[in-house]
Amino acid sequence: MAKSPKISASHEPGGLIVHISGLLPSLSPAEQRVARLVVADPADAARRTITDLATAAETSEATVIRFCRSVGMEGYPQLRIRLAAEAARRIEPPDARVVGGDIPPGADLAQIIATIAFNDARAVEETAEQLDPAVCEQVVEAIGAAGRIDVYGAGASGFVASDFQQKLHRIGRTAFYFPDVHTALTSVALLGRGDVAVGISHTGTTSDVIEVLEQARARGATTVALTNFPRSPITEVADFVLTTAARETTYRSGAMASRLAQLTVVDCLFVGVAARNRARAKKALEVTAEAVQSHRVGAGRRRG
Amino acid sequence: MAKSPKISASHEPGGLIVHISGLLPSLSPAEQRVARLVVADPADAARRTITDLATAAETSEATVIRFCRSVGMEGYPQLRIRLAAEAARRIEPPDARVVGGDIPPGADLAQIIATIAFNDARAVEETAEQLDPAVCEQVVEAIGAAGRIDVYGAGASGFVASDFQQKLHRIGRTAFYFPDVHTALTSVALLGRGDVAVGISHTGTTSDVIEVLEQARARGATTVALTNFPRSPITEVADFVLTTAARETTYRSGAMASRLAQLTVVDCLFVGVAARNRARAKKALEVTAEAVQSHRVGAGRRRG
DNA sequence: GCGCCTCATGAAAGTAAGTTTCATCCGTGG
DNA sequence: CCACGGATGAAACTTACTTTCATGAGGCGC
Repeated sequence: MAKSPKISASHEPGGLIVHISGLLPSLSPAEQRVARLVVADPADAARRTITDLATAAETSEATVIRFCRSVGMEGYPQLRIRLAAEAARRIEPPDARVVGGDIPPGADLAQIIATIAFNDARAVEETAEQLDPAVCEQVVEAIGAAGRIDVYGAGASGFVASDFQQKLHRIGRTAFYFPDVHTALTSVALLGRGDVAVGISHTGTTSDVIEVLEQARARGATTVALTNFPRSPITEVADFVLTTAARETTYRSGAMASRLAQLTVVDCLFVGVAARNRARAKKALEVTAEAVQSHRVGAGRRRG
Repeated sequence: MAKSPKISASHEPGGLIVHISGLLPSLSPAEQRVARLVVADPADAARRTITDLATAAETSEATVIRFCRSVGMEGYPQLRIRLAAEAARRIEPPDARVVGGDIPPGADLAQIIATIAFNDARAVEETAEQLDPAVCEQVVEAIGAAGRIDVYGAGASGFVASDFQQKLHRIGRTAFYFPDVHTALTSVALLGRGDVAVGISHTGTTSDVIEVLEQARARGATTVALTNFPRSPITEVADFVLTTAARETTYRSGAMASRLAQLTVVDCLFVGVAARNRARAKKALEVTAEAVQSHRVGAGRRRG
């Protein structure tokens, strides 16, 4: 190892492939054959065994090892792994996903999946970015201290409301969800100072939800609105406004991304409240988890 | 259980890591130790020799090999290479966000939000990556052609089931959701060939849901399972298995990320079915949207 | 409670992959 | 024509990987 000065031996953080093609001319003929194979298709090379690669390059294993050393690798396994990693990094998300756009008419399932997932994930991320932690903090504080929490939402937002209610309940907070305006109004009429009413509406224009929050506020309860549009009517009857950042598209009027964004906000509030009283929340979660245990079958283990 | 195993054999084009964590509960204890090491740091695992990894997992080489086979790899070298590739493709979480981990006790709201959003978005992306379009296609086909669709889920999955039902209903498919086992069983008893039953269960072990699918299948209906664990009991009573890829953590036992992942799958199926009959679906959506219009206040011209 | 069976497991044998050594070959310059 | 040095592959060798098998634990029927 003391003799040939070929190796830079140092780190070549850029591309191993680039590195190899760079010193290709300085390699011996047999090593060059190996190098060319490797550069031509790194992923394929990574899949081959040393004997295999040697044969393909019409040379011996020994030469392949020499090649490894020449390019600064310790041995063949190391090269293989580096090649696999390189090759993987190379692949770029090729298909132009319709960002925030509609699903093209001729789309196949794979495209649909990619598009939806992209938009969904995006909505979640962007929602988190624009969420104001200070406002969240206050909402968490209010909920954590509330005597009672009423959650309300209609349509798709109803599921989210219901989910939120269930979550709060599981950590021992007294929370209610009402699927229709009338019962909601009845309940809200009994709220007072120190209680919290949460209204969820993607558009922020659902009159039922607004009405409920309005009533709650009139009774002195703290009102929280969760909507995608910071200047929508619902914000006018809310003490605290939390916004989502979903860009719904026409076809997606089923409110797909917005729902996920709403759920993310709900999750944050939930964890916030739970974190506020860790011990108690944990206990409550354990107890409730235990309660459904008898409805589970078998341990997970299955053979394949 | 008369039918053949319908596991998507070796379909893990998305994350191998994700695939492994999905299979985790179906592995033997010793294999699980190996799996955890691998999932925790794939790049590191790729660097280790089999003996090394076995030692680290406090087990024998034989078990590591068994683990390789369990997750669908031919042998250890293959696993190593795949892991290296995975690790390379993976983008590092910006700051020290606890990936898939618990929320640290002292966390402030901003941290909580970042962590949750990161994990939620991740679950959505990874779910999409590992979804098998071919299976989705078949499910979409079945639902699109079904005389009737029954959707069932308990607990948190119940919301998702309900959401799915509502979506299908909005595009003119005859779909039902039942919040309790008894009514569900009653309904399912009336299903027949050409109908579809969808069961949603994160763990795949919820006995109620399994029972419902079992009945549906006995009646000749096509059964679809949506779960996070590809070898859980529910998969044995399903003709088609769709999996999510959420890594729930202790504190997140409220099934937060898994819910979003499930919704993403639901969205995909929904759009798939809608795309199958674009005109009709669009019409149906318009009509239903119009129906709630009178419950909206103010101008709807705001857009994010 | 008892024996049977199945399954998980690691020790050890066996095989394949990777690495080193060394003799040969070939071209070059004396 | 010989001495030399680098390139190269055959074969010996080492290490890594894989298979086989005996053991023991845990579950299940009797």
